[in-house]
Amino acid sequence: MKIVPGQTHLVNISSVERDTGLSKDTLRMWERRYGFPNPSRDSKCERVYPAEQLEKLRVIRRLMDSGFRPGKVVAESLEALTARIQALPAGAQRSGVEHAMADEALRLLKAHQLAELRQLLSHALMRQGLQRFVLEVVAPLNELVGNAWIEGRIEIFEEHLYSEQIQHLLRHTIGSMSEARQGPRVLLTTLPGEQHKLGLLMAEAFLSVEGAHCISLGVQTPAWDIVQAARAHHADIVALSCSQAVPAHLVCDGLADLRRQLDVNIAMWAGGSLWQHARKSVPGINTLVSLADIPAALEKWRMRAQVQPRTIARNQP
Amino acid sequence: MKIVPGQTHLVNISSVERDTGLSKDTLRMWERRYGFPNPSRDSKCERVYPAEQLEKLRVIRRLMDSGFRPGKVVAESLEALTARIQALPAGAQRSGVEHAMADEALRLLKAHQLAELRQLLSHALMRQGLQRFVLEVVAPLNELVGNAWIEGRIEIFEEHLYSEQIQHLLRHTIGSMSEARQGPRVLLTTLPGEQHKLGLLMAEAFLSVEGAHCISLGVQTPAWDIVQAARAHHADIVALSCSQAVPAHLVCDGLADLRRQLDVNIAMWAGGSLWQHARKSVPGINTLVSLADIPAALEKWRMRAQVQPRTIARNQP
DNA sequence: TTTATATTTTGTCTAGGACAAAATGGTTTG
DNA sequence: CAAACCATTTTGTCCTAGACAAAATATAAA
Repeated sequence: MKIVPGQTHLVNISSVERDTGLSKDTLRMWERRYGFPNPSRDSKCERVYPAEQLEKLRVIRRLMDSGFRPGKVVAESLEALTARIQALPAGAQRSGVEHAMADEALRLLKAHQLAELRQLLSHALMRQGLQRFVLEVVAPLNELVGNAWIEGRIEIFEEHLYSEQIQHLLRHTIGSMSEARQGPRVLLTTLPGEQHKLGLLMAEAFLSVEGAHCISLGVQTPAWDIVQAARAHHADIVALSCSQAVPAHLVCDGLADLRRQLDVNIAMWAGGSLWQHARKSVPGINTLVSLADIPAALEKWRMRAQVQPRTIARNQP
Repeated sequence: MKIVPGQTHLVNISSVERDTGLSKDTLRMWERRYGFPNPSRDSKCERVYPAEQLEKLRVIRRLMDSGFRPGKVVAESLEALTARIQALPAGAQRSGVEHAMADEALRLLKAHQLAELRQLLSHALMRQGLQRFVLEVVAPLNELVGNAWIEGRIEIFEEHLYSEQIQHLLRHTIGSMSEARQGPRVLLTTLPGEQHKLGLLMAEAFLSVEGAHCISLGVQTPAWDIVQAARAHHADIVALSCSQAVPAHLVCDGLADLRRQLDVNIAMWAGGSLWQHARKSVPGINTLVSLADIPAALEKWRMRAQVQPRTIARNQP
């Protein structure tokens, strides 16, 4: 790894894989099919990529995340690509006072004023209470930040930072609440592949306020382990958070699988942004389109639990 | 993802790569050279690995982390391997009261008594203070849990749960501290591929107590984004946490890469369990073998900062 | 005991082929 | 007009088998 001064820095295929998230196989395939990237070779005849190509790959990556397919964009010039980025449709626009707050938060994030951002959020939390805060500030802000990243208006590291701030705040708040003892026991997690932590945390906040006893496994728990965990902790409800990052049909398959393996008297709830768009529903699974649906769903569960106490169901062979 | 009842669960090569940290190339090579792993093929003639082989690969991985070479151990029977594991110089045989505490915590985790576990940890935290708690309870407990998982004594979901509890506790505690204003600005994150959050969080706890101003990006930040973040937030130190999940040479490459791109007057620190085993060091990077080294490193940094204030260095062309 | 050199071990890279899953486009039906 | 179906194209991942350098180990010399 020597640097030749005055010459653009060259990196090997592993580094490119690490920095772009495109697999070695994919990189080689693009080269074969589209003629880009177009690395030179070192003494061992191995690919070495100049920094410009790595940069262009990053731009392509971003366009693909907003729906473009490789065949369209991989062969294009860098100018054409940046033009495309700028022509991306500006995100969804919603009115309301709280939306203004979310805008302000985004501004602070971009200005790198973390302390101020934290204070703004913390203040809003105090004023509105946890549930309204999550619903009216965090949820719209998530969307805003996600869109801003796709459009290239903020950097990945800024999204990371945002996520960290919210996590700190929500975790701190949830941790301050006394633990529920009487509510239903809710096991919270996501399926493998689903990395969005915030959805999970928002749900946990909502449920905790409503008096549910939450057991969070964090993200990406294999189905079999969810089953074991539900059994070990006598869960009444298994709640899964699903963003749009994973293809809908995969999620539906995974959910159906899980439903099949879980005890029939354990309810399954699925929430998250996926269900706002997908119209599909999986039999035996309660899909919650919004966090605001949680209180009603809990109420319904409690009604049913009174009529049909779980001890009866437990005695089934 | 269909599970045929009565038949051991089969996974493809990608899953094995993800779960063991061994690259696809390496897996194929071992099969060619040592006859293990020995996957069967599906209808597409692609490798499918039974759960037992995955389990054995994990044990092998553990042995390699303690210095064994593949040629020695890959072809051995599972019994021979577990014998070797048990013959290992019993890792953290640190004596003392706190080790007993970690044992008790593991017992509670396995007994699914979360509330009690939380209380035990919380109590220890109060008694010992954050730094000693992290050093004497959390760190050994991490190792204990990691080993227990490799040896199959606890389930994945239990490890998830453990991680969640610790995160809640540490985040809550860090959040309660007033923010440092005068200390060095430390940017905390991990390289792509490194998913271990706990190491990062432990470091943040330690640094915060020492009066550093921590900016955490969470895990898996691409090198280029670390550079941007360091610039945007005027970081004095970039601190990376490295577990043994990612091959050491990859980590070293990534670190060297990052060092080259970062401003010379930004210090780089690398900590985590990786450095307890690897003897390698990367030029220009301060490797911290233990969390306990942090205070001294900070002191050293402060000394140097006094002699050579950063404004001077900043003015260099 | 240390230092230099030979030898083994080991992981990563390469090429080009194959193929199924996903996305798209066009057609028919409610 | 929208939904459901089928055909076609696009795209990523997996395959084999060979090559080779970097790392680790063994051997020889100082």
